[in-house]
Amino acid sequence: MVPVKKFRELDENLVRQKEAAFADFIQRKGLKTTRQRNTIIATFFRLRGHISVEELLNQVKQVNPRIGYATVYRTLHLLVESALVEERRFGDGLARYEGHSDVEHHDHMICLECGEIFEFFNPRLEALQESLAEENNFQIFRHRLELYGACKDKDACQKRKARGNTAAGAE
Amino acid sequence: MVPVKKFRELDENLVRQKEAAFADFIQRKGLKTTRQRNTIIATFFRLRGHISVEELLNQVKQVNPRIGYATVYRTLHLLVESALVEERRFGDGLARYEGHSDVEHHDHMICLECGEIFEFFNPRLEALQESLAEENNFQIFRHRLELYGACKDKDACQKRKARGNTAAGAE
DNA sequence: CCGAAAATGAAAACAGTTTTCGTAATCCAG
DNA sequence: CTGGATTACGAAAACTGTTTTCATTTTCGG
Ligand SMILES: [Mn+2]
Ligand SMILES: [Mn+2]
Ligand SMILES: [Zn+2]
Ligand SMILES: [Zn+2]
Repeated sequence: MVPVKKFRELDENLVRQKEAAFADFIQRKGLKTTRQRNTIIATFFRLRGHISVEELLNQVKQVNPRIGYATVYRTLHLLVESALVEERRFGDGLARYEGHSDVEHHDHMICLECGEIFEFFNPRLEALQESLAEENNFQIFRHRLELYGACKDKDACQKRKARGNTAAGAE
Repeated sequence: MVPVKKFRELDENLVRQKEAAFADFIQRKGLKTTRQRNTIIATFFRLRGHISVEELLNQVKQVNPRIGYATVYRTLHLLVESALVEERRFGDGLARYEGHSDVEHHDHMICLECGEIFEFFNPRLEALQESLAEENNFQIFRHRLELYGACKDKDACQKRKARGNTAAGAE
């Protein structure tokens, strides 16, 4: 029987890999290595999920309170440019960032009741999109698919949904 | 042979239908009928495509130059609330609005080169989404699917794409 | 070390949108 | 028809998330 990898360990390896990749990117671009940037990316890569700028800054400030919004924004732009991180917008007005997990590309289901975000990937769906694009003589570079709704298994989400939703006035 | 319906005529009927529906909505909500709102919705429903607030205001001003942003924004909110209009965000920072055309629901392909927007609808795609949601025990209220890429048939879009796209620096 | 180049952080600027507030229009009860 | 409470208007101010500016500090190859 293959031993189960310890989760934390695996994660740390991945994180270090990403930190190295970013260092590489910085060097290739002729930019400079700074303490602030290191703090920011180290913090970011150790967070899970879809992180807003404010969330990240709060975490970062616990390491170095002098770091401000500007540097966080600037570093996130670099991370996106380096293709280590993707920007997401789920319609609440905030940009969110995720270092793409094990799955390279994935789409999202967003629970409007509890805010939870499920990730999924389906090859048939991807293929179908391609074939539809083909029909329209269109070449896809990237796409975004988001399903908004409610967790079926969580009581809270079902109850809240049952109340507030008549027909018209739903966000 | 069935006579071909004159396009303009058909459209006008639809527009009047929508104007009436909005009037209804206003009344049901106990709001007041105003000249400005009438101008705005009359203008909006006669425009095609995915209209930004600024575009709409410009058109509106040609009828009544005293109308300002505030009223346009407010009226668009009412239109959305009435479910006669949908808000779209294609990632350029602007809200866009469309009075849904003949097709109730549809998704979008957006050419990053020329900005053109193609609409499409595919039942298999919709069904597949449903079944994926089902698997995750998720109930879809609405979804958004956007394919970003380039027109294949337009020379301009292909050329521009060929130049600017190495790997990293693409929006 | 030097010094050019790049980065930082606080604050100002920005863009799109929303809110405020004084005035004007609507519309129903009388 | 009004009167008058209610709703809407428009200009300007406020707001939110993000970007830019600018004076100062840090980095790093020579
Ligand atoms: Mn994700
Ligand atoms: Mn559309
Ligand atoms: Zn939920
Ligand atoms: Zn195009």
